[in-house]
Amino acid sequence: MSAATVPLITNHILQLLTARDRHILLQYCDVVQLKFADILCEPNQRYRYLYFPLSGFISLVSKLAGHKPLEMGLIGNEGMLGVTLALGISTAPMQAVVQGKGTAWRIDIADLRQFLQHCPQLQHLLQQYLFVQLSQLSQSAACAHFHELSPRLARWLLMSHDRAHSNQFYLTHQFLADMLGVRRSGITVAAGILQQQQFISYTRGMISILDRQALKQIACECYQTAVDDYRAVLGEPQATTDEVLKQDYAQGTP
Amino acid sequence: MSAATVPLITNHILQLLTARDRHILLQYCDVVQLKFADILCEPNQRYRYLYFPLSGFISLVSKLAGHKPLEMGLIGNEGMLGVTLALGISTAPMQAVVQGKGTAWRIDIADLRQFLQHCPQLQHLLQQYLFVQLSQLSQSAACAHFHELSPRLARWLLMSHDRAHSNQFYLTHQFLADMLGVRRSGITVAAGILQQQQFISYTRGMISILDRQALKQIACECYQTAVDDYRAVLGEPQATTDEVLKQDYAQGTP
DNA sequence: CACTTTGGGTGCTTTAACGCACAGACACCG
DNA sequence: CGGTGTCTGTGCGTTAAAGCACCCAAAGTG
Repeated sequence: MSAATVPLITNHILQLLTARDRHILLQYCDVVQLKFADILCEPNQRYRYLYFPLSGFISLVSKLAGHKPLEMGLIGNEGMLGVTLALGISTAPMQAVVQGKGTAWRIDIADLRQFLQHCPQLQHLLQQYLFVQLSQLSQSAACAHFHELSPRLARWLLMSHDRAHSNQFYLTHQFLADMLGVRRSGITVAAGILQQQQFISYTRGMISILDRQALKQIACECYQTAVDDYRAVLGEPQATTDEVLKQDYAQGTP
Repeated sequence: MSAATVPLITNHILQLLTARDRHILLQYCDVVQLKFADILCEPNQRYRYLYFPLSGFISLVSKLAGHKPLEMGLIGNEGMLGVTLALGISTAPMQAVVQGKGTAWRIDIADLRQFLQHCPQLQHLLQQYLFVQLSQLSQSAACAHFHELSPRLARWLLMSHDRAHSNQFYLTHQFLADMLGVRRSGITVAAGILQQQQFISYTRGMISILDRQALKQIACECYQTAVDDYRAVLGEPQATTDEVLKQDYAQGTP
């Protein structure tokens, strides 16, 4: 991604606030670096901060004793971590792991709680976004149960691609395997096929998306459904991957 | 179940209100019969009523084009249908199907919306219960993905048992198969084993629970986790199955 | 009373994914 | 520079569940 496009990446939820509210809110926020594989909260534990990702993105993960993890949702700059605060609850229902390094606005729950008192609009946005997550959770559950590995993998690369705002991102097979709840070697095979077909390429964790359209063909319909679900409630995110890439191309840095 | 125990069955959420609030709220409610296989709402559709089950219970179901349904949660007298209203949203994220016939309090969303204005306590309860559902959704997702059929079946019979408040309830193999997202004949085999072991018995849809403890042994830990999750937030439901049965036994009608 | 529907039982073959195991390759570090 | 850990590729045999197909029996219907 070219440097020129970086400033385009904002957080869509915050972007939906009035400039004034956003300005006030950001005074309580810190910019933090999200480091790959950082764990931001644990299931059934209280959390201290909410995160509004900018360039980084976060996985919501459900864990069952004696099993691999299973990804239930991805949070990028279109969303936020900590929606349960919309319910007045600051306990995490799932683990949250940084899956794409980058930056995020971070805010203390106490500060946000206070801000929410005076900003019904944000309250409303949180509720809307929680609803989206709820829908996607049930979608993901059925997807994990019924759909086969390759479509799920493709779906998942697309979702990551959207949130990475870049054609390259770091994701090892092992990590992918954990997200999809399958064996590592299963990913190697499935991803190998995608690579052979020149839809993606990777070396030691760096994945490049070569042919987004082809991935869409392979991915299960859950990808599109998730996109549509989000849009129906919260509208079009500022900079979708397609847009950023268009700009990249326009600037000669594809 | 003996007639004498029927009046014991109340709705736990309503029971947590003050007597006064409950009294006011119930004036807006109708008692309705939940009929087996009735569909109470469809995904992404607006719904008109909320339901507080008494003796009946309701399945939350996620559907994926070209696949069987997949059960994501069960709602009995410990809960309610329509939690998204806690988010100010009256659109259903999933399909809701009556799985155990019986009665429920039903209220128009407009009435409840108004009532919520004056009853922060109910607002809070809805939020708490939504949180519970959120947790259980991710739990169920992982369970469906990783756990094998028999433990899932056992878990699921237990959950139904709890909500049926009776040792017998109607559930065909086909219905169970749809809930668990597997083939009908898979259920026949798994249930056949449970029957051979005298843990359950059934004929043409009527399932009898014979040995609850044994089922608990077989069920995956998700059963207990779900019970605990609920209790941690909303406390002990009034009449658990164990209690009702104790009373049945005491009255000589096991 | 025949006739149809529904619920349940059984037996195949097929398959996606599993568990396990090992080998090559690149990358970083002292 | 060689050592060690990480990432990926590959090849087994195993298995839970799928799809399909057909059976019988009980219950409901005209």
